[in-house]
Amino acid sequence: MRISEAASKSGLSIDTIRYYESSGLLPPIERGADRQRRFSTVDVEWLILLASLRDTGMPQKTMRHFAGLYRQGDGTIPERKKVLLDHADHLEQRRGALDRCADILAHKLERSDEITGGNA
Amino acid sequence: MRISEAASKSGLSIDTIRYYESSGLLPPIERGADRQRRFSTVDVEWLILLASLRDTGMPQKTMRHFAGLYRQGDGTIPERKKVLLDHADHLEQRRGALDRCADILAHKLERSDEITGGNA
DNA sequence: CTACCAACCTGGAGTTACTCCAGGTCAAGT
DNA sequence: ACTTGACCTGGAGTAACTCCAGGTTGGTAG
Repeated sequence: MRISEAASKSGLSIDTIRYYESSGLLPPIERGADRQRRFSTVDVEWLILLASLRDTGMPQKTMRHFAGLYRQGDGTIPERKKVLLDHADHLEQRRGALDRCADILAHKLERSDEITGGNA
Repeated sequence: MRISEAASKSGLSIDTIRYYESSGLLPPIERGADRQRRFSTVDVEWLILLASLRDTGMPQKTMRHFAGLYRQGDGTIPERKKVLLDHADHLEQRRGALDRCADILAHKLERSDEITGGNA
């Protein structure tokens, strides 16, 4: 498929996908006779993973490391696993931040209702 | 209190606090006779709120809007409330992204255990 | 056949939100 | 008097996009 479809399936923008390719986050993407990119379903799965990691705060540096491990084959599975486990920990911390923020917002909203009487 | 204490209480870095002041996210911070900043507990509460909004993905543009409303007094409470409610919605979406990512990671980890036999 | 259009391409500039650094001030301790 | 530590300003550097100008290609409409 072409880049626009890969973008809508992964949730990454077209620009971001091209940028990710140029910065080594993607394997070399095939090109057609027209020199345009053709993404396989495997490529798109990788994009979806990257999108998910990005959306939950993984820095590109870490993603680049992870992509590098991937390219080196199954021998790197233990280290890849470690990266993913670390990120899973990170997800917990993010969840904590969301909870704390929700708490603060609830207090603020309650207080603003006291002042305006709840209408408006 | 001084900036280092305000930083450790709010979770923002010293540089970020100075940057936030210069970009209009903070009210003018008092200075001592030595021209150094002195933060009140109210200032620090504001910093904590900003830190929480930032950590959950609110763009500075929105924070600047919100800070502006704050400066204009109680008449802006309805609009401020709207900003906070919108952000509460946003928190839900972030939570969804965390859940989806946790799912993907769980699958990946399971698969890597199949390959390595779970050891390593 | 040619004109046009949409979707693609590259290289590079611009934006957001910090982050770091050089060079300087000030109060307090030795 | 001198050093130390926390602070100051202005400005450069970085991460991760995002946008834009200018050019190519494949398909369709006249």
